Amino acid sequence: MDITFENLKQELKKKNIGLSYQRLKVLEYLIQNRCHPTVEQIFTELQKDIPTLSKTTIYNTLRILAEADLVKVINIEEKEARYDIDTKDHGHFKCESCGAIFDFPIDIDSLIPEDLSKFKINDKNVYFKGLCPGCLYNNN
Amino acid sequence: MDITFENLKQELKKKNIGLSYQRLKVLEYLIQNRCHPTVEQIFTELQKDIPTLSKTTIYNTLRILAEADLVKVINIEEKEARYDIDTKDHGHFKCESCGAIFDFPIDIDSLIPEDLSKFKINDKNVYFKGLCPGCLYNNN
DNA sequence: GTTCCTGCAAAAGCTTTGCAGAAGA
DNA sequence: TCTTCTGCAAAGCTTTTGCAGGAAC
Repeated sequence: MDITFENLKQELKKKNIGLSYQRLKVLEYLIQNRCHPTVEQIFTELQKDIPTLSKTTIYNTLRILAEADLVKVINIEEKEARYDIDTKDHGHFKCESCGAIFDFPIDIDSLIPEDLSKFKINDKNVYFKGLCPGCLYNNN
Repeated sequence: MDITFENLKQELKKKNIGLSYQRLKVLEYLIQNRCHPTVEQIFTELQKDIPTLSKTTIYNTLRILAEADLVKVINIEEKEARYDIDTKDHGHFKCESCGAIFDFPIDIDSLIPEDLSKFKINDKNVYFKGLCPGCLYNNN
């Protein structure tokens, strides 16, 4: 299913998650900003629209969305979590110079070894780090 | 090269890292406990031998070892980091029931897509989560 | 004697929790 | 009205930093 505002709203309704103004704004932000934002980034941006907004609400909302599998938590950094509205399998590459995070396609399932045949896999993450083409070119 | 105490000591010397008693103890612990321990676990255990030991020293040592590529930091959990003396490519599976972390072989390089041909990859991580056979069997 | 290392205390930073008030059905 | 949601303040935790004393060579 496509990642559209309407589809995700349907998903929330189906899972009995209230569609508060704040929650819909977080969802909207994640759909429009596919840059794997941090809580800080989401908060700072949405606060412009909702002056009374609290960071706790962002945390609450993201936890609920993650529990409902509508959002994926990306722990590619040590300090703070990032969030991705795209929950389909794909890899993440973090540039250690500019800090940007890139998506890349990867067929994870084809890699799963025989060793894991008796394990129940619920979550798959592939994180790479290094230098992106732009930073390599600029010798950063 | 095999992961032996002597080999790693040679590596430290080669990289001009002092071989203090505390650092060697941390190294020794990591070699003998391939369970991807946390700072807390390492600290608690080594404190029995070194009553004056400080957690800061553990953090310092692990940072130095990681910077020297003698240890790999595993960020499979949100809260606290884990450390692995095995720096060769392999995947990690965390059981969400019992908390154990399992190693599994994986040929990461064969998966790298064309999209990343212009990226310089310094670090590769594959983290899975789910239920291990033991927990599945016991219906935990 | 000079350099490096340790370890205490405090600070920093992200995230969670408790709780009272507001919003919504 | 009753439930759910928000948001402030405080707490919790891991990790980092500053700094003084100690060890090593």
